[in-house]
Amino acid sequence: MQQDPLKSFGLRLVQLRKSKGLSQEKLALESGIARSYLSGVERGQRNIALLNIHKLADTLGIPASSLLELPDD
Amino acid sequence: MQQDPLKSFGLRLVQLRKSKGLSQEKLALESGIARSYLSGVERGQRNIALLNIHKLADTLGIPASSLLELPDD
DNA sequence: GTGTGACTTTGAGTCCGTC
DNA sequence: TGACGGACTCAAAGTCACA
Repeated sequence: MQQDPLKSFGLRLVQLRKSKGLSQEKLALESGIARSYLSGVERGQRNIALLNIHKLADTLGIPASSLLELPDD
Repeated sequence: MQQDPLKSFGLRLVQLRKSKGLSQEKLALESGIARSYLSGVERGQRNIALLNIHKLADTLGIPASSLLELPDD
């Protein structure tokens, strides 16, 4: 049963960001996204659009599709 | 050399939709998205957000991540 | 059955800040 | 280092008529 896609995405993003040893601030800065917005995305409160998904994926050095995969629990 | 993520997503969506034998009209209706909006997405003119990506993926019966993979061209 | 332009409303995304 | 809020701006979302 698929839960909230936004929460799922946020969790996955946190996991990938930490695995690269980045802070929210650094990831936000390097991908050109507002820090407070990124915080909201990671908490599943924001409905991020495709271009920003790609920006984050690029910064993390992974394909965008892998950002949409389900987080490990 | 496919670089525009929106165009890439649109192409991929068209391919998947046709492979399921659906019209834009039917896909739009079943996923609860406006047809003219869907048309814009398929042509890479709309920056679709995560929740709508999931709606389309659900209707197509595929994981959202597979919608973000690159189209075969 | 699809492309497109014009339009309105809602929320995506920014920037300031505090805890 | 990250959660969270207020106050903004502009684009995503959605609708329509017509090609």
